[in-house]
Amino acid sequence: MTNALNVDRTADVPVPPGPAKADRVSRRQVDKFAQRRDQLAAAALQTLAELGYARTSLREIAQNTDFSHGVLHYYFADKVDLIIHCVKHYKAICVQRYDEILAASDTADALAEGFAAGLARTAGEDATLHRLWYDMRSQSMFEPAFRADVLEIDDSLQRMIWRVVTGYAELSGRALTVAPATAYAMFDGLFQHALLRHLSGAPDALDTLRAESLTLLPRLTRD
Amino acid sequence: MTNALNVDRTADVPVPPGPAKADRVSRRQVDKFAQRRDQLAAAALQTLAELGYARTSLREIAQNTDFSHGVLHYYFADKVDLIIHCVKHYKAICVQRYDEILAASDTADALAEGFAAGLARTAGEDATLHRLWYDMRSQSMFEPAFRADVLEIDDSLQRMIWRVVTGYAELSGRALTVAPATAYAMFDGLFQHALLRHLSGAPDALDTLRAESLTLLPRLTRD
DNA sequence: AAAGAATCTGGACAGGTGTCAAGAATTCCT
DNA sequence: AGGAATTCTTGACACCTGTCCAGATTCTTT
Repeated sequence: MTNALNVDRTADVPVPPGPAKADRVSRRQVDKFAQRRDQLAAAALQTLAELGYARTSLREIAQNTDFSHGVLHYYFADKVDLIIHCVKHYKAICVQRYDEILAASDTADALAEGFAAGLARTAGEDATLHRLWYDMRSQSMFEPAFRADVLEIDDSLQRMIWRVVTGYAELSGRALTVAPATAYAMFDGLFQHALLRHLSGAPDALDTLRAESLTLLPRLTRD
Repeated sequence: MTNALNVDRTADVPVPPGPAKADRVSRRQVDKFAQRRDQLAAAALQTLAELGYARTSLREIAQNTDFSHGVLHYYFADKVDLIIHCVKHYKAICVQRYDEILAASDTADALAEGFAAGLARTAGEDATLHRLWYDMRSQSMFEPAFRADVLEIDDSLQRMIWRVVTGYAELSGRALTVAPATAYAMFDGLFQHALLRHLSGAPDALDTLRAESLTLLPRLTRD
């Protein structure tokens, strides 16, 4: 574990063991390899969401799987490699769900209501996944190995928020008064606050999040 | 570690080994005991701020100390007990520094400028301490043992923000349009966003935080 | 100065960690 | 069907973890 962090992580896949033959064959093997990688990453994501980064071990991950713990080192170079793959997997899930939230609305009010409700819904339904995201983002403040991927996900979330905010501004005919990073930080603050309360058992946390988000959108614009 | 989390943690001090004699003597010994506890907690805080929760061990903490690792179990029941004491120690530091920020300003603009500058300053000077706070807050989403103390600190930060916001509203003669929790969540989002960027090497992160905070205050009020 | 209490040390313990490699089991291709 | 490439299992390794404790050390009190 000590020098594992110094491993060269430029290559995404740690060499699919031995194809290099006919094109079709190679391609199929690589696909299969990547497929199992994703499958294992999904199991790891579930374990991480349940236990958090500090308490998750490779053996624990393998137990949420039909395989034994050794197989993880067949598909991933080391623990950091696995977790990074995991977090990218999270991004795919997350952006997808947020894009569902972005279902076309034709009025500013409808967009605002839909977006606020969507935030509250995902905060409730995917609470464990989101707390993992905040855990990983905190880890990245200590562990440079996670930083690049965390910042990339953060950017994609920021762009998602920005699409909503600009959409709202256009539909309402108002002008934007904040930068994309600022808008994202504010919504993220509300979301994180609500998530902690929700996980702590506060029954009104999600409703409050919806109401707060609703009032934030107009605050970012002016006539 | 498995059942350490089930330990009864209602009593703050795990029995100062053996006073129970004359009042003055007992009092002095208890003070000494508490004093060393704080001293060890301070060393632990430094270690945690440097390494993060997941990577901090009791032996590592003891190495930032003149004592051996065994002494930690003389002053603290277990690791969770030590860390909770640590985080409370952080609260004391944090609120104190924030109260310095609250130095009296006689105009709304001066208050806003001073507060925004103070946020940016503490984000830079106490960056490692603040990242520990976000780490612990994330941990509390997984580990119920931390939750009560984290929520208490969160509340005290929220009250601090609310004092600033209400002060700004009064000085500017404007009316508040948000709840205390909402105002705190927004500033916290900006702060956390800036802290991550700052620790990632973004040179403008702190300036951006100052500017963002400056624009947020008026947004929370109306004429 | 002697006795007793408080404090501290250093090692041992049981268990968990990431990593690796030898070999069994399976799959794939000809 | 047989041989080769793959996927997977199992057990081992070196190390680290929190916890505990017997005994050395220091301080306090009488």
